[in-house]
Amino acid sequence: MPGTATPRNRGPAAAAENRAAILVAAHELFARQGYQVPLSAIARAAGVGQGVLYRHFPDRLALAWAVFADNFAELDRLAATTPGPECFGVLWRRLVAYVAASNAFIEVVVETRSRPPADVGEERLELLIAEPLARAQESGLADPAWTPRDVLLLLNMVYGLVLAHPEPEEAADAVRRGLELIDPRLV
Amino acid sequence: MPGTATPRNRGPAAAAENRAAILVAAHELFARQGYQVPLSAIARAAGVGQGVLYRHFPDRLALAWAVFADNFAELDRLAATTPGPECFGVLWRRLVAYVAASNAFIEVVVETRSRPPADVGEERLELLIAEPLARAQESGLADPAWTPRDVLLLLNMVYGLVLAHPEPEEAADAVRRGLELIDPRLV
Amino acid sequence: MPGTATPRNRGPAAAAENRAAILVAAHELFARQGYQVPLSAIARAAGVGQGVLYRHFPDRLALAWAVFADNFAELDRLAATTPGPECFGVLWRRLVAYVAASNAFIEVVVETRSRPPADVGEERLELLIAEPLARAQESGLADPAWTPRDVLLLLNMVYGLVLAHPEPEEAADAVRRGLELIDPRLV
Amino acid sequence: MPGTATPRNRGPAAAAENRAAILVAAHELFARQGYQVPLSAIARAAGVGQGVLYRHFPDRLALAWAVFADNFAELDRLAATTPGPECFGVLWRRLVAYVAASNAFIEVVVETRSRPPADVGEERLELLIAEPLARAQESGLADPAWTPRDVLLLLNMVYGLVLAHPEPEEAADAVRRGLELIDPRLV
DNA sequence: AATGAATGAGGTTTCATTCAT
DNA sequence: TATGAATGAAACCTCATTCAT
Repeated sequence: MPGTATPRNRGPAAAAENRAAILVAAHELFARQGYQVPLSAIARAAGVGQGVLYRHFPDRLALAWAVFADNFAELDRLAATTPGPECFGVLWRRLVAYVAASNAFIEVVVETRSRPPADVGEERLELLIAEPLARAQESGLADPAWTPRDVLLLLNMVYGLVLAHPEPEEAADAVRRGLELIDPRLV
Repeated sequence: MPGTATPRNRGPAAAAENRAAILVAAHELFARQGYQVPLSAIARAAGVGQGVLYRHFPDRLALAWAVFADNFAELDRLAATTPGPECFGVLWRRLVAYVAASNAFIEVVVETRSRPPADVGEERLELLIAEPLARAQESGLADPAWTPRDVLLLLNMVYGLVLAHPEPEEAADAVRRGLELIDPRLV
Repeated sequence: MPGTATPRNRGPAAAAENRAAILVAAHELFARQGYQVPLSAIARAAGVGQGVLYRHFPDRLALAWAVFADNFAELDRLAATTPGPECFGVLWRRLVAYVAASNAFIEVVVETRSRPPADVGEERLELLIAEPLARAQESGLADPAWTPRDVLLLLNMVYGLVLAHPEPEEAADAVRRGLELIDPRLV
Repeated sequence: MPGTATPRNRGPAAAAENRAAILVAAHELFARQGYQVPLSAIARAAGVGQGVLYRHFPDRLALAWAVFADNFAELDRLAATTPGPECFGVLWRRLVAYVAASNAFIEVVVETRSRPPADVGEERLELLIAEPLARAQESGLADPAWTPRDVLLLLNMVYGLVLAHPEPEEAADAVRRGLELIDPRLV
């Protein structure tokens, strides 16, 4: 494999790069192998030593939360750049896509029995969704009875649909039909 | 060897008894400690040696499925003994209760990537529910658009609600409100 | 090495044998390599798997204490079978010999910050020595001012002499001269 | 690279300062956490990078010896400034105080299996003590039979008393009573 | 047929040491 | 020259599984 032969110790300058590589590898392996994937496998996939992984993320949970936080960053951007009543639908479908992308996303939730740090918790998601939801409700693009909290519950239900269908295509079908049963505007 | 006090070999007659004890212990420990509880803990709780557990259930999955199958047996009895249009509601609420009872129930589903044997799979649940659902629909106790398959999807959604709420009371609230969002008749 | 090829799994019957082998290996390796010797090395030297070591001794401390307890058993026998005023001297010299045999004996004491279980603690040693000491004092074989507790302090001082002299011969000389400085009857 | 805020390279002038800071930190941490404290913790406490620690002290042992040497420097000053027959007692009590201050002092001795460099070894202590001892013996403040080497043995015995008593107050009592058993003039 | 001790692979975690910046 | 991130060997410990009794 030409060009991939990374030198042994790339020095402190590689720190940010390493952190990012670990997040990518974790995202990938959590999705493919499940939350219980060996941390050493993540380190290997990221091309770093095990110690580096531990320096950046003291335990499995910290790593999982960091992966979450990464996703939140994108949602923030999306909310900021999408004006009008469509914003809610855009965010919702992005959220569903995250969940549908891998049922490991959900496994993390399952295994994460303790409370996540506030900046990746549900509170943040509620805040993010509140204003777009109101706009959508004004325009008839969302049920006026829904609260932001209800939207989280709807997302929780998507969790269930996805985790019960390990095969991605089946999961997509299940999510589509399931959301249809609740409200066609969610599909 | 004097004083060794071999702990009573109770002979072949104990086999069925042991199997039952293991299932009870597994049910209990899966619920309390999660799917990844050490098999040795289950054997200990059941009061049998680890070898016996292996004799009855070749691996963790087989044990998990057997626990499921146990639940199905009760649903069968319930379906057989509850006539009329109320039957669907009784079965549905029993199913929800199983799920709500412990999110370990769901963990088992989560961790169970491979297909379960037919006798504990969704097909069986679909068959079980089909006739009671039809009766309920005739009486207006269920949405006429729902297929038996849809009911499974609804149950999947309950999975999501439960697993996202580790505290039992929160989970109960979430399930109630979530089902309300879909159809008040499901609550 | 002919004749040493132990079979893979010798079964439960080997338990007592294994426990003894572990104690011997621990005694040996604590003495040669120090208290911090890897537990895996002890397991290897004992010819058992690491799990067996953990089954018998949940942690390093438990193992160290068990090694101590082994020594106490011999002292008990010695005290029981040696009548007369000589008994104190016999016990004392046995104790000194233990300590002189390896300064790892002392390292264990050093590292053992928490209280040992009563059956290997100093209380037991005090009880063991009290009566023989009294007999020796009556016969002029021990300083009448010494209490059993003082004898422990004297033993502590031997610790210091031994640990400060890693080479066994030097240690023996140091102990001899050191005890001479205190009381010739101790040599 | 904006915002990187390199933490001030203070240049060669800081070398001596760093060395001193490391010695202070090592003294402190050896005493509080034991000889096996991570070197990185010492570097952190000294406010230097790990590389600097390595520049000054190639390994743990070198650092330990340097800490010893520091103590010797104080003894030298004490010997030089205390004339008369009291000098021996002053030095002796200072030595005992060093030892009693922390049983980590002894742990270092225990772990230090190899020979220390001559300038911190026992030879130096012997030289230091010889002349004051002679003066004390002339004035009846020390047993005339003691050689300088014997005094080292007496100090070794104090090691033993201290290490066998992790609690500082107990250790002080043990040392007092132990020295009383040898010679009241040592207390 | 039941028991539970033994096995050992493989995960987690820590740190001494190196080295790019 | 100082920094501290990266490295990776090696320790710890836990079970799933086997198998002598």
